[in-house]
Amino acid sequence: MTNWLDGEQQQHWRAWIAANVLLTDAFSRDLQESHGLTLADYEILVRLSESADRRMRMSDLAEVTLSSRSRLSHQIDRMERAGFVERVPCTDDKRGFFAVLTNTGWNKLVAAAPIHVGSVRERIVDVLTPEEFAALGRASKRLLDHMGADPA
Amino acid sequence: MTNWLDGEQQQHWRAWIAANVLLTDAFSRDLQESHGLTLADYEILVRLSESADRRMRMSDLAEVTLSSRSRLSHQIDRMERAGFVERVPCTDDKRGFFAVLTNTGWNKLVAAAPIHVGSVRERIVDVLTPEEFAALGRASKRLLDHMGADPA
DNA sequence: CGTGAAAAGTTGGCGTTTCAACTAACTGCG
DNA sequence: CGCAGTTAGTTGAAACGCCAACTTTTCACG
Repeated sequence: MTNWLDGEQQQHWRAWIAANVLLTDAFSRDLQESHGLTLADYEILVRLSESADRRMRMSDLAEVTLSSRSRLSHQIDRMERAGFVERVPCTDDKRGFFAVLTNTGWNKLVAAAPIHVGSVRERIVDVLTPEEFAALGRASKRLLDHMGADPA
Repeated sequence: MTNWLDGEQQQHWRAWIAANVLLTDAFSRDLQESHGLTLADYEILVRLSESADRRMRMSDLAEVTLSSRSRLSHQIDRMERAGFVERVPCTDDKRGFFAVLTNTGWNKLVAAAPIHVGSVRERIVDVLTPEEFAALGRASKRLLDHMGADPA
């Protein structure tokens, strides 16, 4: 006997899904229209820019961006073609590669970041009260913990 | 001068994103492994099953599933091939089509729903306190309202 | 040492999504 | 009526993601 969601739970649930989809689409569109970047591109630029020497091992990068190795590999192909990153062999581990942010990539990020932060504020942070926003974050955190996800 | 997010806001923000991605992946995987359905397939089955005569106009279905018309058209192609839905021309408006749930589709939904509800409970509803879950729902609702999204 | 298992990363095929272009039918209005 | 503009829906190509198979290198351990 299945324990269905009641009406109210269902509303919350559907609101959560819809918000996820529509907000993600909106951020994606904002970045695409202003700088021709996908959200995935942007995420990579951010992570590399925050790393020592602006570089990260492919596996680590895949992990923090919640991407499969394969997906990341294709993604880096594209970004390398676009001139935003370079692949540099790792001398310690001959299997490995670093993805390294180029100056072009850095400049792209510097240009795109204000737009992105602007849309995050406009669509989420400034829409909710600080309390509501914090509640959203904490609830998300708890769901992650329950799944055994690392706090990256 | 960009108004960046502070450290705590950033944590909330990243938790939100990570939870979206990981939870969506998890629901998707659960459905895929148990019944070979994608989340998109499931969503369509649900919406049609809730509609009068188990049918909906393509446009309306696209709207409630937050999908583009093109995407839905391809999606229904696949589901029609799988035998879950049929396209039926609309006599009132000769441009239009109904997507109609078949018995096969209905049975598939009946089989899959308990699994899906189970994973939603297990990963979200039962993980949070009722208060936390409600807060998540309400915050999502407010974000939707602010974007001018209909409460479907 | 050497060998079998595991890790890093890539590749190719295939399914899905996006985007722009397209057809066909409806609507409003002079 | 007749035609301009909109709406319903589809299509095909290109971009993206997923999966399983593969190569190369490293690690564990007898």
